[in-house]
Amino acid sequence: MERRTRQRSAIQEALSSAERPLTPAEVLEMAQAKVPNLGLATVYRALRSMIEEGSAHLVDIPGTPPRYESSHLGHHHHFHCRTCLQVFEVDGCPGNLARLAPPGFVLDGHEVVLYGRCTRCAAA
Amino acid sequence: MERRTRQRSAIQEALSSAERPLTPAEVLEMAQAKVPNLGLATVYRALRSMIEEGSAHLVDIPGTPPRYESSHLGHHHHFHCRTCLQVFEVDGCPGNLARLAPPGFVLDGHEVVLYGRCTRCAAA
DNA sequence: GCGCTAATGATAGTGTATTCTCAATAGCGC
DNA sequence: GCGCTATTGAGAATACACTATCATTAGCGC
Repeated sequence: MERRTRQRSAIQEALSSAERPLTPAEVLEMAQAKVPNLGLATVYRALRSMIEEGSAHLVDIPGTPPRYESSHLGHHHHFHCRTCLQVFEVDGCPGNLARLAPPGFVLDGHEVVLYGRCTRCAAA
Repeated sequence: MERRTRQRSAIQEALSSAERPLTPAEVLEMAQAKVPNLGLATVYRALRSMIEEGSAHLVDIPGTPPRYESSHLGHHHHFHCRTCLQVFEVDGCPGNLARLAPPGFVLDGHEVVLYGRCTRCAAA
């Protein structure tokens, strides 16, 4: 059966305490505050099982490294800053996307990515 | 200066005659109808210069291989069939996305990807 | 047609993300 | 505490997309 380990707890906590999607390297760095010699492979293993059980999911924006985020946040989208290259959460959803699907196509999900500059970079 | 070659013409024609984004391997296969021993490196070289000059662009949907499409189609989005894994064009655009961006963020572009099943797979 | 040189084809190489390997470690039921 | 075995850590290995290399081919201006 599956065991509860310090490593896995540290990884889950890192993800769920972050307010944005994290790269595996960022997860590793944050979780190492709790478990100093945590390995990257363990991060990947934990992320994989979290995705399988639905408690995390992948956020992959072209041109950026893959990031992972906790599923405890509801349905939302992302904003990619072209200047600092970070990814931010965006609450809300355009809605009514079914009308865009071609006739006969069955829609069961969607992703929206906004591009531009975040507050900090827009001000600079 | 840049020369007009049979290879490049075949690649450009393959892309612009397709009604959906193509992977480099698909471009290779289609263009080989015209230039039998075309190489993959040439496809990548042609795609790169087409992107630089703005006549093609990348369509990268997470979980699928990168695809390329001709820019002669206007602004539009994509539909990814979860069954046959192909990518289709979607005319139209949700619009009014600026209201989703957090305050202070400057929006200058967006991508929308719809997921579901295409007509053929929905019927099967 | 000639010559210059950009473009090509085949394949090796690169970069990045992720998984595998395997000996050592450590949950958890008893 | 004991033992079983899932999990871990470190680095090697893999997968994939793409680029570099280099000898050969072939546009294009004259």
